[in-house]
Amino acid sequence: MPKIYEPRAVEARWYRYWEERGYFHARADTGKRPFSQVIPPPNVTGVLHMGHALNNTLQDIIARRRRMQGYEVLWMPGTDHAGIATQNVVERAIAVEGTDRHQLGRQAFVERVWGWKEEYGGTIISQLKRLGCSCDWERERFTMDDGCSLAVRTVFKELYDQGLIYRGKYIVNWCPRCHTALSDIEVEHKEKSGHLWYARYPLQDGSGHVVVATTRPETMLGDTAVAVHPDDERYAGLVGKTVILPLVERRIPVITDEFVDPGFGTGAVKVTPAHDPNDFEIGERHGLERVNVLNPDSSINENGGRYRGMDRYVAREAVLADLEERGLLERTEDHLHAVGHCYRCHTEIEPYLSTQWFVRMEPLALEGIKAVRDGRIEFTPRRWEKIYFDWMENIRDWCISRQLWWGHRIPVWYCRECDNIIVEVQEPERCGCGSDDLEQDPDVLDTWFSSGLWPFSTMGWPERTPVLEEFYPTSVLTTAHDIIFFWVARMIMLGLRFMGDVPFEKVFVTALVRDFEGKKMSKSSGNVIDPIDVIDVYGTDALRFTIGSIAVPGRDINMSEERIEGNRNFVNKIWNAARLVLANLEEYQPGEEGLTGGEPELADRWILSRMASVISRVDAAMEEYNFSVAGKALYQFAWGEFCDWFLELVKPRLYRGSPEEKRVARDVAWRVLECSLRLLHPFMPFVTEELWQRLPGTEESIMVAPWPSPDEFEGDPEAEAEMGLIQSVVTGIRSARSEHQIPPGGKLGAVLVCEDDEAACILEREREHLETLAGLSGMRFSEAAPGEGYGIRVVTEGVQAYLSWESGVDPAEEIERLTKRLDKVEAELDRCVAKLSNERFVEKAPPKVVEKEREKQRELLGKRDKLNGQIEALRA
RNA sequence: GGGCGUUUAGCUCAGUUGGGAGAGCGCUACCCUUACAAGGUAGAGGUCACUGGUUCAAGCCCAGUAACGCCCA
Repeated sequence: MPKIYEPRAVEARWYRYWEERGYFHARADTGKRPFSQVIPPPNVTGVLHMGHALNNTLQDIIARRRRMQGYEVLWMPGTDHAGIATQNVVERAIAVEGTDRHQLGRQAFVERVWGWKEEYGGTIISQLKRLGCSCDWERERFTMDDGCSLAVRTVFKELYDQGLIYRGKYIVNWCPRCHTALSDIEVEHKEKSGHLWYARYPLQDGSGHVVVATTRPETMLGDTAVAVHPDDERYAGLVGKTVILPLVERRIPVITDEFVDPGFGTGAVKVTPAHDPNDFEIGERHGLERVNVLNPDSSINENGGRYRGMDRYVAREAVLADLEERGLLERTEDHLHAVGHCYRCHTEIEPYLSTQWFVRMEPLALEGIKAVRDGRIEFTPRRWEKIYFDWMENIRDWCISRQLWWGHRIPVWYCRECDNIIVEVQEPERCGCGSDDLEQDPDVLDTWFSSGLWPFSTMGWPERTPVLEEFYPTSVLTTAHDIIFFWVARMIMLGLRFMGDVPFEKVFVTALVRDFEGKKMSKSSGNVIDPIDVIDVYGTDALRFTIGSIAVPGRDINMSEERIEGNRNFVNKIWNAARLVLANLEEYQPGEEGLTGGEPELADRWILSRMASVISRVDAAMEEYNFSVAGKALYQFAWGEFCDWFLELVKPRLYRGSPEEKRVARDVAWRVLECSLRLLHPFMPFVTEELWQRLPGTEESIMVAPWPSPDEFEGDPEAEAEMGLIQSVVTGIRSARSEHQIPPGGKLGAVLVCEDDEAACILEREREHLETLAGLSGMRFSEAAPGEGYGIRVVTEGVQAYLSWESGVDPAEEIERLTKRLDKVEAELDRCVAKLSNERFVEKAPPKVVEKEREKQRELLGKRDKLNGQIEALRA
């Protein structure tokens, strides 16, 4: 076995082994308790980033533990077709060839995308495999595969038939770069400093003008009214008059509407029903004309007169210049406002009037709210439920049509003969009127429409498959909080509607991963840590353990490479601990149960007791998704207890013990290592499998070994207390040695003065260990302090140690050292005394707490007296 | 404008119904002791953001303030 763990070869080998043996595959007919989760499907164009690494590591930790617990685990994997993102990627690719999608035509372009998907779409899947994810790859799905597509069309038709899908001409969010409508949540609002321009609109009767303020002056080309608040007395005389829209020379009315905020600008606003959602509604109420002045690419169209063909920002400048020239621009103010941007390409979106398909959300949302209120779905941490409720209670209809080519084509056909609308799951041959001149709606559906069906579409719906019967609802959904609205909420609503049951019982909301300074990782800031790079350098297990141990519920994660390095060292520590044990297990076969003979030593009883404790703590923490606590407990146990104390204590017996002693030592070492590997396996699957396979007496794979139960070991409070005594004496002596700068190799003579026989008894029994661990040349017990030569004094609870050092010790130095200790003890004692002399404390605090405080006082007093006595003795 | 989160050691962060301030990294000193120098042993380092309140007792509960971050409008 090499001295240093080499992850590279090990990882690939065991992953292949697991996959070949079918451990990842879930069957619907095993009769075992089912446990299921669906992967949040990554974009098929994507490459693995830290967010994926976090999310999928946690899911894998969950899945592996459940599998070991005996559940039949289905982890459903797959990818998302990611409409806009994927279309953009392929558009860029063909741009390099000097062509574009319009030249190619729709069919050829879509074929290109499929080709692209076949060629590159597997990247993220292979990266998930390097991460160790135990997904059921035999069931891998894609949101555009035949099954998912059928589910999409079926859902569309049913919602349409139920009156929950409708088509209409409304203001939507339009991305001028992607040339498509977006839903409200696909728009990101960013604060931007802009201007508020005040423009004069002359009255037709020549009696002056009205001043309106706007942040988007180019839209005035589409103004069809000026509105004021009905109670605004300043404008009472103007209402009903006509103004002449400058530059366009259109005659438009001055109207009143409750919506107008008299405090904004001048209190008079321009109304552009085709380019502002609020103006649209004002227009509805007053029957105003809607004048669209923009092309889909946001240049000015033929309704914009001489500005036609100009880009929206060019037109803005031109309009302002022209107003200025005519003396109609009264003034300009700086203005801070929130501007919407496309969440995919970050172009400023334009409110745009167009015909789109919508889902009526309210009835669906009511069910979704109920499911969480009832506790049928629970969020962890709980506070995300409030965010969910806030959104669901104020939900707006969902614009689902996209003017893209890559996606699920909307299953709607229009009859050219009779204008009939046909909504069908399968393409209809002819219209009810007998005509076969049908045209399918050119638009595709929002990507999130298909991912909203993911938990049941991947299991075979609309067919009632055995998988669906067995594994729906899924047990838990693990996701970051940024897609609660996009995805989680919609899965809940659609799952309830179409499966009649929640899609998952639990939503585990993970943190977002940020860089070491807490900034969002992004390519442009160059702070991205590529998980695959990390795996190449430090190994998958180091990355996974790091992710696991910093995954505190509800807090964003700052990822740094140092931390991963530290855990690489931890993995290596496990490797070396196992190396030590394995080197001493030649010809060893574990007994049927328990120890195969001989009496266990204190160290054995202690580590077995600690093992029981760590199992409970790790299991409890994992049960409540607190992987950080579990990770810390594992780290502390494996390194701080097993390696630092137990292995040191067991070495002499392994090396030089009698056959009897050796047998016990090997049994205990084997048992603790074996169990530790199982407990560590969900966090670090590869190194644990590698070691498991080398460990005698283990079978098949650690993946299918049982999850540790605390019942496998017995708690032993007596052993823990006795071990505590040994540890404090050893640590005390080491500390004194170090403070006197005595090298670790230098042997000290020791005389121990014990307060009670019991302690003396334990120390005598553990003599050999004490001598080894503390570096003693010899040790004897005494009733009283020894005379000359024992210049170092160590005080622990119940024991005083007097140490001799060959070249002597300066008494002044020892006095100084002891005085430092005394200061600390006295400071603590002061706090203790102050507390106990407070009557109200003694009276009101629980007796347990008071007793504890008294106990502490007794100990501190004892220590203080002994330290004082020793200092006195040295002075004398 | 509304809501949420964060503020603890030099850095990154834990701290579980209120009861002895912790870890990792970094730093210092000593050590190549036959599992591991990716290691061992010991050590230094904190006004728990600030103000006030509740309580015998507050990092933790309540009110307010400040800074930073996020979401929604």
